[in-house]
Formats: sequence, structure tokens, C-alpha cells
Amino acid sequence: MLKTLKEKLLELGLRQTRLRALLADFLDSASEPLSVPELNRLLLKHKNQANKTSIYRELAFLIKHDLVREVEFGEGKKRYESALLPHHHHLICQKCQQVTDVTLGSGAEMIAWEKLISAKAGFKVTNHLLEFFGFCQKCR
Amino acid sequence: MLKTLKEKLLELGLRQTRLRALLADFLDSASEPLSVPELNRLLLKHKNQANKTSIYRELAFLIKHDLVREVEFGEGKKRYESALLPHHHHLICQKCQQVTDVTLGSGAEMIAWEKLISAKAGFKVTNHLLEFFGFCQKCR
DNA sequence: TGACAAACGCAACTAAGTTGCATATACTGG
DNA sequence: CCAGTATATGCAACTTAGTTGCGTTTGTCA
Repeated sequence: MLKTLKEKLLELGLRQTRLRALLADFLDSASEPLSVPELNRLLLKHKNQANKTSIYRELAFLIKHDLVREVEFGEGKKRYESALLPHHHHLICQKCQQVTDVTLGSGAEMIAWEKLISAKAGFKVTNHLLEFFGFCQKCR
Repeated sequence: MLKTLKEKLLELGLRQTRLRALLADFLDSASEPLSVPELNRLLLKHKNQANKTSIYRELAFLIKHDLVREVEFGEGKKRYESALLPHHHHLICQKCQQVTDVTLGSGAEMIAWEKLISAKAGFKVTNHLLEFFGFCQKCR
């Protein structure tokens, strides 16, 4: 079973704070990567507002501890999701903005590409960004 | 041989303006996608400054005419490159920021993935974002 | 050459993200 | 259980990317 951020935080013995617990909760139960404005709105909804600076700093902390990862949908802002989720990509509907996770087979093709790139350009790939845009079942 | 934006603009009979010609020139000779701040700096260097609003509007115009496309490297800002270049991806060095173009074979794998996605999730892919991060030959 | 649409500049604004500094809070050892 | 310390938080001010409204200029075509 997939571990939650909440559990992992406890396990790692990291300092327990109000904001940390709340953000872990939101990210654990989110069905898609969340932006800082969205996290802020969630905090407000839970009558537990926080300064945006603190949110950015807390996210940086979680990223440093490999608990959260940044995702980019090309919107001009970053999104964040639990790094405990297995590596996957996203399908983003251009009409209703719905986000669906997708896992691409074994990842063998990607590894093949990275090898090809290394051979061709002498470039060592450590990371990649792959997202799909289009229309979901409802909107197509 | 690859057509330049300059040639294509002439061919299409679009209105000729100073800014349009300059931006076309910059994008034609750029070795990597350029951001608006970068375009602005290039304009200044050519003693031909323009307002950023005009640059954004001009880029929107060029995109509308399928002459330019947006690219995202997850920096929180957009980059622009000639849409006359064949479809390709980028290798972005995390140390020196150098950008190298890369073309992934026939694109057959990508098409296979898009079919898989359509079958699995009922999602019609119209576009994708794929960039690679790592270390170039010099920096690895 | 004059009229009209398109292009442009300017000012003011929004939104994401950052920095410095002062204050508050969570954990530790005594 | 309390005091000290490192960490977390809040606040204000700032930076950078991008947008909007509006008035003025410029390119094109008749």
C-alpha cells in the first residue's frame, strides 16, 4: 500500500508543525498536483490561513526531503504533488482542466530514448518533463 | 532547405513592421527558444527598443499565424521558437543552461503512447510537452 | 494622399515567487 | 517541566512575467 506524507513525516521524525501537517494532508488527498494559490485556498477553507511565504518555504522543505515534487503544466506556475506517488505523467484536458494520471508501461521507451540521447549528444539525462494535453472523455 | 520566418512573412503578405521584422530575425537566428526578457535585451542591443506589451502582442500574432510556438522549460516563463522548425525536443543542461535540440526517431513511440492513452483513458491527445534535463558533454 | 485597420507605447494592474528581518513555536537537555 | 535554541512563521517590500485599456502612430490600399 502507498504510504502517505503524514505517515512518512512521522516516520522520519521531522518536526511537527501545523502548516506541515495541513499541506501533507492536502497533498495526500489531492487527485492532481496543486499550485500554491490552490493550497492557499484550501487553507482558508479549513479556517487555517497561512502566509504564502511560509507555504513556499514549507514546500521547499518537503522537496528537500524528497517528499514532494514539482510539476509543470506550462501555465506559468508550479504545481506540487506527493513524491511518494510512483513516477507518472498527466493528461490535462484543455477544456475542463481535469487532470488524469497516466503511467506509461515499463518506462522502457523512455530509457531507450535517454540512451539514444546520451549516445548522440553526449548528454546525461537526469530528469524529464512529459505531459499530455488534449480532451478528456467528457469533452472530446 | 528550411524556410526562415522572414521569408515566410513576405510570402504570406502580412503587414511589414519594424518589430515584426526584428523578432522574426532574432527567432530565425536563435539556437534555442527565447524568452520575452531575452528578446527585449536583443532589441536593446540593436538600439531598437520596444515596449514589452508590443512584444507579447506580436508573439501572439505570430503564434496565431502558426509561425511561432511556445515552449516551456519549467522556469515559470514562456519561451518562443520558430514554428517552421520541425517538431523536436530539448536537452537542457542544469549547470550551464545550454540548450540542444533533439529529434526522437520517427516519433513512432510517441504515437504509440498516444494511442495507448486514448484506449486506456478515453483521452484524445492533441499536444504534448517533452523536455529533458541533465548535464551536457562539457558539464557532466 | 488620405482613410482605416493594424500596430504600438504607456501606465496601471495582476499573479507568482523571493528576500530580509523580527517574532513565535517545537523539540531538546537539564 | 522549564529554559534555550534551532526551526518555522508572519509581514512588508520587492522582483519578474504577463495583461488590459486607451490613446496615438504607422503601414497599406484605394
